[in-house]
Amino acid sequence: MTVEKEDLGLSLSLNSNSFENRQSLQLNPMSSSSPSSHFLLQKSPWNHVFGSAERSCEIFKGETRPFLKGIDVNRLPSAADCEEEAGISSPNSTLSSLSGKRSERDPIGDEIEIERDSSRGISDDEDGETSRKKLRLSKDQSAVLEESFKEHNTLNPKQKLALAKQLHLRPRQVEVWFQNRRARTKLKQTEVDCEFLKRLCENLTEENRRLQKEVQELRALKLSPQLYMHMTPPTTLTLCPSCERVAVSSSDANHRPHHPIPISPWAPPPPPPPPHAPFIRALDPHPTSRS
DNA sequence: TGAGAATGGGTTGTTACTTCA
DNA sequence: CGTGAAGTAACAACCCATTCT
Repeated sequence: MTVEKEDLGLSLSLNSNSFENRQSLQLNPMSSSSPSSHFLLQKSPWNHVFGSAERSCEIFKGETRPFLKGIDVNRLPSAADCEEEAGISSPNSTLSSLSGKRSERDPIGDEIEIERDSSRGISDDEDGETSRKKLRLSKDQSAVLEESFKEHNTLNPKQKLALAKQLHLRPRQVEVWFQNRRARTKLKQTEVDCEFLKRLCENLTEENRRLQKEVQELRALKLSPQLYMHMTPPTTLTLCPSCERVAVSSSDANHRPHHPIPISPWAPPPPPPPPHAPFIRALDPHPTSRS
């Protein structure tokens, strides 16, 4: 199911690959100080994607979309919606372009102020009841929002308004949905990171145990000289002539594991791992995503 | 009881304005 | 008197914790 792209400049195809799946593929804790931050905090300058406000206004005027048929209209958009849109004249309406003193800004500031007021419950919810109304978004609404989020996890004011209009929601609802969605994404990412670190820790513990055992065996061998003398060198541990530490394999022509494994647990820490650090790579769930 | 919509407070970045050397 | 730097206020967007349905 695909919605016309021209409407919002968004890809709204509702295919089956879920966002979570795609997102988990981005886990790469070794390449970023905060694995999730680069994903979460990226801003999306896709203003160019949107057409003029007038155009979108026309689109929403009379068109009936099949996928919106079942939409639960929480609040019908005000009759002035199109006038609101017409007020957006700045072709470069970005997040930052809206900052600064309101009185000096282009007319959209007023619309946003209205929107903010209404969406903060100042006027909109006051249909006699004081309690806020939490209404479940319909499946279609959620699907469209989800698809938008897949494309870009932040919205500029134009996009917000357009989405709100399309879904018959208040702009504030769209904004809140995106905020909550980002929070959910971050939570999920944190869980994935946590799981990854847990596995990393377990593997390191296991590796440490194995090495300790190996050290003990070597010490035992050293204590029995006759046995020690007739022994072939260990196949896995060899002294590196250049750095005088134990390398994993001496037969390797490239001297590949140049990075020594310290025999003593109290030995100074090895230099930073090379890009080919085999242990880390083995843990990396998405080795191909590494740049 | 969990999911998710909504709210309020705090933070940050941008712009306009004012003051001062 | 003009000018640039620094300080400040206003504003919007965002994040986060929390409430509430």
